[in-house]
Amino acid sequence: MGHSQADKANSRERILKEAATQIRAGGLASISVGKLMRSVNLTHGGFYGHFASSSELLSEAIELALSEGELKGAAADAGKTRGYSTMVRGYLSRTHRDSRETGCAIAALASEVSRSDEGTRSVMESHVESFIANIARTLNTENDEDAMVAVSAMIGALTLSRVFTDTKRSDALLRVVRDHVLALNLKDQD
Amino acid sequence: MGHSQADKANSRERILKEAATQIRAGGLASISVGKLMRSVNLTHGGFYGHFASSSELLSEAIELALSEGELKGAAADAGKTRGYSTMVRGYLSRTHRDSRETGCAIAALASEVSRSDEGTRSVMESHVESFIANIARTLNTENDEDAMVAVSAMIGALTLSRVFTDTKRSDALLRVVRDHVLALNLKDQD
DNA sequence: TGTACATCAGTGAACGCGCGTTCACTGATGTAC
DNA sequence: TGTACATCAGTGAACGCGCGTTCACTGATGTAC
Repeated sequence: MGHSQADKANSRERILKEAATQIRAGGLASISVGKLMRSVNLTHGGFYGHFASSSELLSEAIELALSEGELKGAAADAGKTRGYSTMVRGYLSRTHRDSRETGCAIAALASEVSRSDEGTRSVMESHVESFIANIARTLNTENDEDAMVAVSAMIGALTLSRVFTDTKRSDALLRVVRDHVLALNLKDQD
Repeated sequence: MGHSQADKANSRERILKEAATQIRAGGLASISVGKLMRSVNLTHGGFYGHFASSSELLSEAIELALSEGELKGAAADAGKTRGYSTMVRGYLSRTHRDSRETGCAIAALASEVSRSDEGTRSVMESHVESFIANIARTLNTENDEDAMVAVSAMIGALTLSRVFTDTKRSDALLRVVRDHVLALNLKDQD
């Protein structure tokens, strides 16, 4: 809430990070300029010093939400690629299911983005391709077909697991799909 | 637009069907009472003669959207169950991808419903279970594990295929996942 | 069968509300001298 | 180093708009006689 240039950059970043969190938790339609600014302890008028419009923010927030997920999913530290099993187990975990606000933005936003303009879809598309490529790399296969299957099944299972009200059944879905997806690896290399 | 009792029942049905179509095409947030009534050639005031509130309509429309999809996916005629291959090929087809407004409501609405109240989630949950059970039946397996995998992969792949702007890549995703899901059947019976 | 009347499906003006956006402002920042 | 001033981050009142919802109404329906 200060008035220096550094404060401004900091404010912009806080707004953007909060927006990314909120859309992961509540979807694109859950964002409102007033609520968003209040949640970072600013007033709505100041918003337009940082972004030209609500939809410009939304674009940037979608990109940030997707990038954050990618960082988490891909190379962890020192450029070392995480193993297939670790990624799949993390993705199809109860923890991931229960923490939308920090979870995979592809799963959270895919259906809404699929109805958006081509620009927005294209942004998500490239992140989906990265996800597939990352999985393909850990699978050490020549083509990315198994990775496409793994990614589809993981996103579908995570989304469905969040619909279930029966926790045991939700857990079971995650477990069953996890085991199937893990088994894709054994086909090619053990 | 008539004034008889039959006209009223007919109006209610038209409103509901149109709402189901609109939420499949544009999501839950795309419904507005005014637009909806206009699209069935009525005025907004008449809406409350049919539904107590917008959210009551939404509940009913979600249920209808899910039921219509189920009818299409399950027993086709004379109680005869459609084959596994037919169902999977239909689900993961370019036609299905390109016709949201008549397509699977689970894929269209899962992420939005996963953020809704328990009642709404429970409604979708039972349709997801039916979908899994139907697939399990056509698979002729003892447990429904392969069906859970098949359903997760199909929903994930359909959703992702609708995000892609690159049509060839989108087609490829559908094809690759379709072949994998079809192969689940060969494991148990050929 | 014909008339008189109650019912009620549908109309459209009006409401309060939250939304995105604008703008005159205030007061801290940071620079010119 | 100290002062005077321009800049500009953030404030909050105000705007028009579409939303869900209400309500007095109109006129076709369908029933009672």
